[in-house]
Amino acid sequence: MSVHLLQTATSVLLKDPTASLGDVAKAAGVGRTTLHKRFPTRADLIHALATEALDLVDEAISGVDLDTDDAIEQLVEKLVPLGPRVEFLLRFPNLQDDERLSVRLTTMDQPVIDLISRLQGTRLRADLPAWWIAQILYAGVYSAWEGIAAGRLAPLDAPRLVLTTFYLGVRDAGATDRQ
Amino acid sequence: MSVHLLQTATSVLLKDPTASLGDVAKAAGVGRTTLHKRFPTRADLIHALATEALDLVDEAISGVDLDTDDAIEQLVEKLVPLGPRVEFLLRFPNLQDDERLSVRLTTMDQPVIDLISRLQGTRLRADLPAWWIAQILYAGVYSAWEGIAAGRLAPLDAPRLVLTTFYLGVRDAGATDRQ
DNA sequence: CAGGAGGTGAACACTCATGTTCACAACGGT
DNA sequence: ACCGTTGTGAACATGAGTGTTCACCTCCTG
Repeated sequence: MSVHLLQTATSVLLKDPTASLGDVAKAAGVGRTTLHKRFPTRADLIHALATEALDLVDEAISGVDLDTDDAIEQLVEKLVPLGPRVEFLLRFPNLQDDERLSVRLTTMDQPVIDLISRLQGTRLRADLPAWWIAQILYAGVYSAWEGIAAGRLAPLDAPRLVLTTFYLGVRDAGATDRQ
Repeated sequence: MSVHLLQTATSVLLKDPTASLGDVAKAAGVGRTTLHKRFPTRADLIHALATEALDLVDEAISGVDLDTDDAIEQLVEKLVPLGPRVEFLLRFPNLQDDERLSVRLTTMDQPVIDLISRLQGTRLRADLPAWWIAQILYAGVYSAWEGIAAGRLAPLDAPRLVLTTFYLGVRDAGATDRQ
């Protein structure tokens, strides 16, 4: 139930960062007093949401063997379902105000950057900055989650769509005109 | 100066959607009274920001000849500099509460979707949904703007980076292992 | 110089989210 | 049956953002 509370709070605050704690409590089907008992202040709640999201993403990344051939494939599989949590970390304002959160945020994707750097020259283009490739990867994952949330994309189709776009782009390889 | 006010307000409210009108006024180097005189309520200000952003994006899209070969290239060139305004439209919550804004938001990128649909089968892969290709395009533009804002990407490099990733993906075409 | 337009800070009343306390109900274990 | 735990609504004080008014200033124009 506590998990469900954090999940609901994440969704509510993402949809409207100015939502009152009363709104959050109501959405979670819980009394405002109870919410205050578990998270004394609004900052505490947001900190808890960020920490939980960081834990989940860390867990997803560390659950992937970064030395196998399909590391990126595994990563995408694991990240897509985290949808709102990733969104919270990427979009919620002023998360970097907290020292410890800031550190975790900046170091979180270092393993991913390293992985990409390692793959550049073999499976990945070496003429692009590693951080850019990581950004594009995250953007794809996030876009896929948006599509799922909007009902336009089947969850099981998401990883394939993200990966094929990520690796091959959108150009028709059989097209006669090249540029 | 009015333009600068709207631009500053956009940046401030994006960085912190809960920022007070006093903060906005101070950031814009203007008195809070003046701000209230021009935009009687907070909702009026946000509505004005959204409308201006919509105008700019509309202008960018309609300024591109969608029948030429390099329509997408032109589009990217024009959209990247709009950075924060696009971000505002994509990320600011509850914009769809306003009827007229909502309509403009949903119909804004229809020409782009149509363009993509037209190009599918010739220059663009036909095995991907048009809306997905549009999302990936926007994500690339937005990522580029983030890179520029973070100082990691030179503005003049942005369009090339977006387009090559968009069309070709990130796979090393010369790699020996295929999948 | 006179007067209007636009901008400003100060002050005010008002609303609302917030944080706190308290009394009460439901529940499980002893 | 007793008691600690957990959750709840009600009520309250507080603080901050908001919207408004007003007197004052500067600048530009007739």
